[in-house]
Amino acid sequence: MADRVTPEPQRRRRRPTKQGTVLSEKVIVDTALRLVGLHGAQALTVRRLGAALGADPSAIYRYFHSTDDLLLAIADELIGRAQHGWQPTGDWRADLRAVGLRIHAAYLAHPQAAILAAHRTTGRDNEILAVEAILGVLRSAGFPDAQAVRIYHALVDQSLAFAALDAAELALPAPSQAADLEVWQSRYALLDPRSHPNIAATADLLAADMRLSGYPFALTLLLDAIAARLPDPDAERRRSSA
Amino acid sequence: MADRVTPEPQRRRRRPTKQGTVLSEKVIVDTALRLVGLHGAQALTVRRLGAALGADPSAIYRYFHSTDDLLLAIADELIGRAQHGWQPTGDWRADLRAVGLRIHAAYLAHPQAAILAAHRTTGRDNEILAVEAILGVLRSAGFPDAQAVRIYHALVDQSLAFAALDAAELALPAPSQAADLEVWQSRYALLDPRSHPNIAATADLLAADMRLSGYPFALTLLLDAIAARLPDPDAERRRSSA
DNA sequence: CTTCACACGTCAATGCCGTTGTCATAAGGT
DNA sequence: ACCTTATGACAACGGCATTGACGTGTGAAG
Repeated sequence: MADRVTPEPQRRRRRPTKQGTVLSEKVIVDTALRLVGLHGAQALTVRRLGAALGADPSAIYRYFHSTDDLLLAIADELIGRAQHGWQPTGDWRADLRAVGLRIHAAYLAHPQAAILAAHRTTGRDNEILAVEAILGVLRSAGFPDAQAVRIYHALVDQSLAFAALDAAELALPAPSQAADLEVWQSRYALLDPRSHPNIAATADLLAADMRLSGYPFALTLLLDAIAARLPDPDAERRRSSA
Repeated sequence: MADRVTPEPQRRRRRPTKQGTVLSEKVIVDTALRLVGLHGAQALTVRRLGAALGADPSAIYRYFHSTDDLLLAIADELIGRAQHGWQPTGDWRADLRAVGLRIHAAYLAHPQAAILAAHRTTGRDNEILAVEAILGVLRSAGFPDAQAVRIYHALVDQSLAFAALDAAELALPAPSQAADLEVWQSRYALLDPRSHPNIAATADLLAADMRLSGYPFALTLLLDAIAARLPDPDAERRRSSA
């Protein structure tokens, strides 16, 4: 937990493992992501990862100080994938929406990994790239620096937070997911409309909405509110007329 | 993971443990919360909890099917505390803000527990009470049911998600927290302003804002956006003029 | 007041887990 | 061809959740 820096020895002599694979940070992170995608977050253990790599578990510690360190590398990889191929268009609203949805989607593409990674601050390259890009969008939209920073936080935090929330749902094992919904529905069905009038009135809607992510809607709300705060009306007018 | 229902045997004969304590669901949940608050989320293990209770670890399984089941009980307890003593005032905007801040605060009062609990859906009493109350506020504010449900989700999800995010930060052990900030600051200081102009320009603000929660601000943005969608303009006019 | 069923605390064992120290070996510069 | 040393393998440690068998004291029934 204390070390956040991957050891960087000479990293020269790649001895293949007994079973032939050649290790590297990249191979390990990729395998970890694959493992997590296939068998769930709880399958990401040093021992299982070693087995999946065809290497002794302890070999991993030549590349990462701890499992926490490995986790940060995974988180950074996800952030990197979210940005891959993205370019700001100059329309700040569309750009921010794209960024938010990309972060959300990249994490949800690996729900199991997202749960582990969304809360973390990696301090690594991909994360810095993302910060730079988003701040760039906000500042060139005309937001003063102080506000740009606040909005940056609101946007990124919300995206990551929703990603984690949705991922936690997606990541539940299928039987348990079904059980979850069933528990809710049976609970709702049994409620006395007199003691719980509001739930009773909206029970159908609640059940239907339960499985959907509130994120795109919440993101829209956030962007609406941000637009209302754009300090320089010219920028907004310029955007919509050009 | 599959069982979400606490076993409810006769629960009649309370034999005191060897060290004199008398077990119950409540005692266990309270002790778990205390334990987590004192020594961090990673200290919540069946063995340690047993020790803190002065009982054999396996005794806990008489009250909860699994640690996951215990976790849901903890989550529901937190939701309950968030609501404790709250009454809607009739001003929907103030009410929703209060609910959001209360959820946030209740979870942050036990950051270590919040990390464990925020993602979960308990299906237990306190959670149902909260759903009923929030829907009540929205529906009597005049939102049509479909919209009330969507807004309910956006609000609660955002509150829980931010709570988890902030809790994850708060929950880091103090030395590691300092290291975290330091890594960021040194990283930022070393960045070339030519390759990262936006970060360079806002470095101070970023560093200062880094430790603050974006939640109150994000909540304000959300409420602004919700207000803009109120279908009945009279309700809004009444609120701001009264 | 005695009896007795059984709720529930305890014990012991199983099979995971992360992590570490030591050793063996092959890669690659010389 | 040699040595250095990066790096993989091995073995061991302590901690983890969970389970099944066991016994003990409680509280109700007679």
